[in-house]
Parts: sequence; C-alpha cells; structure tokens
Amino acid sequence: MAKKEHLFIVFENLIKIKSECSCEIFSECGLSDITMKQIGYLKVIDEHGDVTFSKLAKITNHSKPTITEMINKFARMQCVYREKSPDDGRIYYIRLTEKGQRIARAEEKALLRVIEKMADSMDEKEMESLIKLLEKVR
Amino acid sequence: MAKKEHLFIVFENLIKIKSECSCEIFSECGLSDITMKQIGYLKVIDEHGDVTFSKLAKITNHSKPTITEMINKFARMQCVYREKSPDDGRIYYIRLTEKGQRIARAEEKALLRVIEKMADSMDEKEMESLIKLLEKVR
DNA sequence: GATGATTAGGGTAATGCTAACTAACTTAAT
DNA sequence: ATTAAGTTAGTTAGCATTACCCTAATCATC
Repeated sequence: MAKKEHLFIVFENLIKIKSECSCEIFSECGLSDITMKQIGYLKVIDEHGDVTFSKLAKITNHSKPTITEMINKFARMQCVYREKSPDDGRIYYIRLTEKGQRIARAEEKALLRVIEKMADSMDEKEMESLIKLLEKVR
Repeated sequence: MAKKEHLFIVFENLIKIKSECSCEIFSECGLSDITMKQIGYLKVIDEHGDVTFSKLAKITNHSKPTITEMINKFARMQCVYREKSPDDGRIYYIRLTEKGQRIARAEEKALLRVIEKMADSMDEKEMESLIKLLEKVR
C-alpha cells in the first residue's frame, strides 16, 4: 500500500510539472485564457492537412458560418491565416501560424520538456529500465 | 535520442490511459460536458471544509448572488446540497454529494486507477525501482 | 441595525444557428 | 466556343441560447 501511495505522489509531481509546462507555453503565446474547445479546433486543423472551411465544418459537425466566425477569431488571435487555393478561387485553406501550431502541440511539447528533465536526471541505463517498467502498463 | 522518443511514447500512453479514466468518471456521473471552471469550484468546496455562501464568495472572488446561482445549478446537477447550520439560522453549509465529490476528485481517482494498473503489472521490487527513478525528476 | 442568503433585473461575451448573398467554378445547350 | 443555368465555397446579417457575472432590494435571523 505504502508503495502505491508513494508512486501516486511521484506521478502527481510529474503531472504537475507537465501541466506547468503547458501553461507556460500558453502564456508564452499570450493566450492564457484559451479554452479547451479552441485548442481542440486548432488540433483538428493541425492534424488534417489542407483543411478548407467546408471540410472543417464537416469534421467538427458545425455550420459553415460558425466556422467562418471561429477562424476569424483565431485569425485575430494570430493563430491561423487563409491561403487561397491556386486551383480553385473559391477555396481557402486554413493554415496554422507558428503560434497556432505551438498551441495545438502544447501538450506534446510539455511532455517533451518533462522528458528532457528526466533525461537530464538519469543516465542511459536508468532510462532503459524506466522504459521497460512503464511499457508493461496497459 | 531514440531513448527519449521511446520514453515519450510510453508516457503518452500513460497519460492517455489516465485521461480515459477521468472521462470515464465524468460519464459515469452523467456529466460529460461539465466545464473546467465548474470542476474548479467543486474542488474549492471539497478542499475547504464547512463552506458557506459568503465564504465561497470571498474565496472565489465573486458576488453572493453569483454563488447562489452557481450552487443552485450544482444542486440541480445533484453535485451539492445545503445543510442548515444548527447554531445560526442564517447560515447554510455547502456540502458535496457523493457525485459532487467523485467529480471534484476525478483527476486524483483517475491517477489512482492508473497506479492500480501499474501495480498489477509489476512486482514490489520493480515498483521500488520505478519510484526511485521518477523521484529524481524536479 | 448588521449579517447571510435570496430575488429581481440586468449586461456581456461565447457559441451556435438559418437564410440570403457574392464570387467562382461546372455543365449543358446552343 | 459561347453563354445560360446550375452548384459550390465562403461570407454577411440577424437572431437565439447559454454561461457567467453584476447591483440593488428584500427577507429572515442574529
């Protein structure tokens, strides 16, 4: 029992470090009060290449005007910009700015920072045994 | 480099398991679209014992009517109830129901479930070395 | 009279919609 | 090949709902 408790504390610490890292990233971008929903949309845009307004409307199950409004807001926040399709003048691709991408990938980045910290505090052999231990959890 | 990447994947998996666990808890409670803010309030109520309306107003830096409304909403969601003070008829304590407590502690509970999974997949000795390894990260 | 909670009534912003429109493309008929 | 008639992509206008917060007034209790 004591071991589980101990492990709990250790992990709580790790998770705290990670969430501090992601908050850091949001405030680095000057977007401390971005919502979970907004981050979700940025992730969708990040994950699907060449997203158009209609496509995003379908993916997120929203109307086209809703998407227009959302993208306008993101554009004002300098997270996205429109890129006109060279083949079809009606179509605009929604592209993430560097800032938009940073936000979309903040969780990933935060985890990476934590991994860096780990790597700094242990040697190759220890890393290896850590991986072996955690790999088993399903 | 490869080791870090590997560790990244392993941790990503753990985090995914944990967030699945907390989503599970919210949907077990029939509150899949509860907001972060609401969870925050429930946590405040959970952490401070004997919270009154005025006290919660002070803690959260909101007006009393705002608190009344918030608590009414939580009461409708069956997350809290009022308990009249035996000493002072003007005072009501805000108490979490079992459901409210489950929500307030969902993150904690989710982590516990993951720890359980870990404990299931390794022996005492392995647990010990895992703790030793992760303890170093600051 | 002071204090704790509520009620009444209001404001703003987020988030979503439908309907109508413009611009750009496609098709089909001449 | 041209042009008229659709179709499609995105935008605009206008509206509804909900979240979230307030002040002022009220009621009950101390």
